[in-house]
Amino acid sequence: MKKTNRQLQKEQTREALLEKAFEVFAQRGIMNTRMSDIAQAAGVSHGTVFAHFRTQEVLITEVIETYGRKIALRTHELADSCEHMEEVLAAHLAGIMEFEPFYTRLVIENRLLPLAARDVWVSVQSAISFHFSQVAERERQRGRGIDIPTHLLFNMWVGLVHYYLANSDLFAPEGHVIKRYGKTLIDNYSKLIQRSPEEK
Amino acid sequence: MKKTNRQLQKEQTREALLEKAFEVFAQRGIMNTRMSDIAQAAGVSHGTVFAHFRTQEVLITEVIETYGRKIALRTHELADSCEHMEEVLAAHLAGIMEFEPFYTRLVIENRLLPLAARDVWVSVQSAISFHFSQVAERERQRGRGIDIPTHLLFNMWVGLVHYYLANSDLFAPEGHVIKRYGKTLIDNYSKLIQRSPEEK
Amino acid sequence: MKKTNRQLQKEQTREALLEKAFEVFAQRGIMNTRMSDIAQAAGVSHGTVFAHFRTQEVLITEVIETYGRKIALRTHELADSCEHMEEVLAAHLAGIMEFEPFYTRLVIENRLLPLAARDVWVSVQSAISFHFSQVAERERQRGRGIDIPTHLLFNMWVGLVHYYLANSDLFAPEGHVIKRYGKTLIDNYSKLIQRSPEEK
Amino acid sequence: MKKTNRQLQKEQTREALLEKAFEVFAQRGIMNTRMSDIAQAAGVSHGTVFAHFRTQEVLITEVIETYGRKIALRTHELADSCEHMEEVLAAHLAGIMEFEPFYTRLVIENRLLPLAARDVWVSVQSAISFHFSQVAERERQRGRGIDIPTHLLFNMWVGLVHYYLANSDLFAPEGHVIKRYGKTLIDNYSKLIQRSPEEK
DNA sequence: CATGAATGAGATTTCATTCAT
DNA sequence: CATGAATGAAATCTCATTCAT
Repeated sequence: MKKTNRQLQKEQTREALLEKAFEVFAQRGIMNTRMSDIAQAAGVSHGTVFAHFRTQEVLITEVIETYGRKIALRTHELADSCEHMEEVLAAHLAGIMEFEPFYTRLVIENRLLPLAARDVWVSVQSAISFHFSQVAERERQRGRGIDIPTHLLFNMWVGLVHYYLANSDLFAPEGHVIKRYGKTLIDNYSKLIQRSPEEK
Repeated sequence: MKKTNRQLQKEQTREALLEKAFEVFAQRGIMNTRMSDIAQAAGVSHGTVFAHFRTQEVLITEVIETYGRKIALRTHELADSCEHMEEVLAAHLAGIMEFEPFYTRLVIENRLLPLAARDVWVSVQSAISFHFSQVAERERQRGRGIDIPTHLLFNMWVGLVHYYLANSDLFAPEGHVIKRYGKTLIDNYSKLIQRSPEEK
Repeated sequence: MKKTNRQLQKEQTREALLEKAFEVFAQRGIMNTRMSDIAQAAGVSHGTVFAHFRTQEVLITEVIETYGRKIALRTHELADSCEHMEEVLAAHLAGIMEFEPFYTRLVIENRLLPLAARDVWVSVQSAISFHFSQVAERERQRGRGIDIPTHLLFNMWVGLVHYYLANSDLFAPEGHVIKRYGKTLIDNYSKLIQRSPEEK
Repeated sequence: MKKTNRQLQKEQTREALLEKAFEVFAQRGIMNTRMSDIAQAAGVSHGTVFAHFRTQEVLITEVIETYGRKIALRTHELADSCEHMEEVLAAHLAGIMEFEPFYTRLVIENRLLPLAARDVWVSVQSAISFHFSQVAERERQRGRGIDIPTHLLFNMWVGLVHYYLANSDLFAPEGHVIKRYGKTLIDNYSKLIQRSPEEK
């Protein structure tokens, strides 16, 4: 019982660190955040961070893993019951929106992250693409689809969304890109891909 | 006269620095390149770099300005006589391909660059969008276009291209994304936007 | 009664710590061993080490004291009945051999140890020298000795042995210096000191 | 010419750093000296040390290399013309004495040094053993030697000397072990090995 | 002007020691 | 007492920038 208490406390500190790191990363950027920033944000000493995460790389990777999983999970939840493409897209954006500042950082720093972290990030993308592909396939069978490979359709969509996020400072200096452009993006992208096939 | 000679000399050193910085940036990344790397690549002393560019930020900005302008110019040249959208897209990619490693770095590090550098980068994008818009408008008038705002069409295209470049390590580890995927991207994107409008 | 139990328990933990520290010191070196290594080896918590030994220095000193005493004692046992110098030398090496890895560490780190630890180490040497001197004196009286001060003879012997131990990595990378060189050292050293005195 | 000046200045700083490091090492010990101690002793900034020696290990190795070479060289000089073993031993000790505090640190920390440094140190020992072996062989041929392998005789001698140095704090707290014991060591060691061979 | 040696403000990481539970 | 989470004082190393020559 006592043991459980201590473990709980440690677990709490760990969670607090992950959470604060998540917040600080979202705010200041991932690679620009010093270990001491996180310690400070979590109200613990410098050394404590290292007691929980052996190196900076480990911390970064775990934060991305943790919240990447959350994002993927949430997207699953939201997208699971979707019938039509519009719904999937909306679910995707809704999932992102809940973590927008952090997700945006991932988009921005993507290639500069430690390799392990990048791997995690890639797996998050895969999770998202799953639902997209499924619905795309279904629509295709219904004859509503178009003759463009699904993965390319997905890349177009993600490319579009990431483009807006990557340039969030231009598109939405106040920071809410999805809120401001989400509907537009969905509408236009849908319109583009869902027109009935060309007719002679 | 002597003065002129000296100025000439200085100008030459400056050009050499810009060029070598461009090369090293393309290779090692922009923010990961040390001032001394550039000095070494240019065969001048470490201090000389600072004689020409007061700070690292200034150097980075000027390199991006210089080569951004070149990229924009080249795109103009290539896209100027284009009649159809496919041609514009091809011109765009051709322009990028000539500077692919450096351009890719800009895509990747975009938001981490000094602000001034980012401004420059934005202006490069504008230059490119100009031709796109012009042809899009023309096609629209000819009845071949679709009822999606041109800037969105552009963002989709650029988003798609940048998505491939930003993930070049996954898509084309050998480093030639455009060569490998250029045609695919153009074909599919064109197919998507150029189908005759829906008919009742 | 309960108290006694507890004291017993405590005493046991203390012994376990000393023993495990001894083992870890022999393996990883004394000054290179972290307090937490010892805790781990002993299967107790990090803090427990400090409950038994106020500081690292105290722990090191007590380990050396404890095992130094053991080494000295064992040497006494082995050397006690020795008649001839060869026997004493053999006893000495036999004593060392039983603790070779740890003893070697003492030789190597000798001067870098906390002062108290060093004092202990010196006293171990004295214990060993006692038997050496006794036999040397006896042989001298029998006319078999030579006219070199006993303490110098001892220092030569110890110097020789320690030289091999201190360079164990060169002499016996597998780690058994005494096993490999013990006989050679004894034979040659004996030959040197035990030749009958010069004769005209 | 100007270039020569700058180079000279750099060389001077480098030499100063090596020299001060040598002094500080002799005083405080090698592994216990912080890079900043050396910077301070040399009157330069912390970063300067790293400008000249990429890592601590490199610095340590170079100091040992430099002064190791000096010690070996000096020993060569002193031992070169020696006819008899006593002279060689005296030369050896004289060579050591000129660098006693530093040499003592090498003896003490030997096994704790970075591997590269240890290699250097081993090569210094080899250099010294060369003269010893040469004279020993000569004496052997003259019939003055004894039937103990030369390398063992050398190890006995070096073991003896190092034993005194390693325990300098006990033997000569004022720090001049060789001055105090040199003659004694030579005399007794010589007496031991140079007695005419046993006679029946 | 060019040079490149020197500077010093950080950043990460380690580990003995403390102390609340 | 035992526990082990938290602490924080060091120590190494990097690199943009300065400045005497």
